[in-house]
Amino acid sequence: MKLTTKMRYGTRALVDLALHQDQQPVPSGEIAERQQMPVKYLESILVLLRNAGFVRTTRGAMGGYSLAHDPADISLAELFDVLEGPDALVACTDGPDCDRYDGCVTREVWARMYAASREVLEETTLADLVSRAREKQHASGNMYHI
Amino acid sequence: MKLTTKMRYGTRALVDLALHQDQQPVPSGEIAERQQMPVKYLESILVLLRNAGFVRTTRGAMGGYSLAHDPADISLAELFDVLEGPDALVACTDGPDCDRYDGCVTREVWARMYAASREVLEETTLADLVSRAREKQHASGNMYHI
DNA sequence: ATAATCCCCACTATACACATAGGAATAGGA
DNA sequence: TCCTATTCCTATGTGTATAGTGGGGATTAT
Repeated sequence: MKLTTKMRYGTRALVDLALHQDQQPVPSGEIAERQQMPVKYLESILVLLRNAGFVRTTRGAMGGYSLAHDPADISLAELFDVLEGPDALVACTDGPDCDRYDGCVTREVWARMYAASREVLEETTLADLVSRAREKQHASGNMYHI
Repeated sequence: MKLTTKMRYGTRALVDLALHQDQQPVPSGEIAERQQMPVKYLESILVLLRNAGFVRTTRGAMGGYSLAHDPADISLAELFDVLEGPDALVACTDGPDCDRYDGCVTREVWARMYAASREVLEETTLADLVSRAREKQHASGNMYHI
């Protein structure tokens, strides 16, 4: 039941962008270096984030990525829907995809699990992660790691 | 973030066993047929469940599988620990496996997500699923599907 | 013009889900 | 007691999705 790297990297990339919002657009190379993730793979995730409207891109020299919205307006649940997809956890929680749908008792448990997970993500905004990251930076003197 | 089939099949297999506890040991073929899952794959999961002490096996003709404990004493969380493993969701929630451990703000969210999921599973026992299954059988007249 | 940057395509590696083949143990009948 | 069908058990092979790599084209500031 691993969380995909898309979600983990995607989240950290957005936090990184939020921490450097004041500057010029941030190139993928900088994010990748700070966040210790493969550039090319990160770029493929940034495409998804752009298509979903989370980030804006500026092409060419001095270009890069920037947040499209205020971090306080972005919940991790929205991100989750894009990067993990609508049938995260199990494929059958939201529709009768399998023969056992009506009589299935395990599905109800997985649905409760999904709801509980998603509630945590709904409660957490990008801004929460950013302020938490700033606290930690102050405590440790480490500018980069998130 | 899909739940593995190990967990899904394993849970349904145990519910199936609980529903046929009164009889002789239940052969894997019967479980597989009722639960519509590949026999050989099911058997590989039953090995894990045997090693973890959830089921007892009887070899040879008239053999099969039976529950080792009362369904009321088995929470889905215990099953989860065996079939999804200790680092379900992400590998780093319980120890400093990565360089970013101390400063990582996303890890805390994944940890809360994990805790929320697991709480749902702690609250649910095999007996809960079994009684729910019996209700549904009565309602639909369907003896087998779970 | 040049360097920096996003963007697209195709390829490789790894893990999980599932299948196949056979071996070992046991119950029950001849 | 021996034979045979039944069953668990182990090991290995195959398909598919995710993770990650690499090359090169399009765009833009300087």
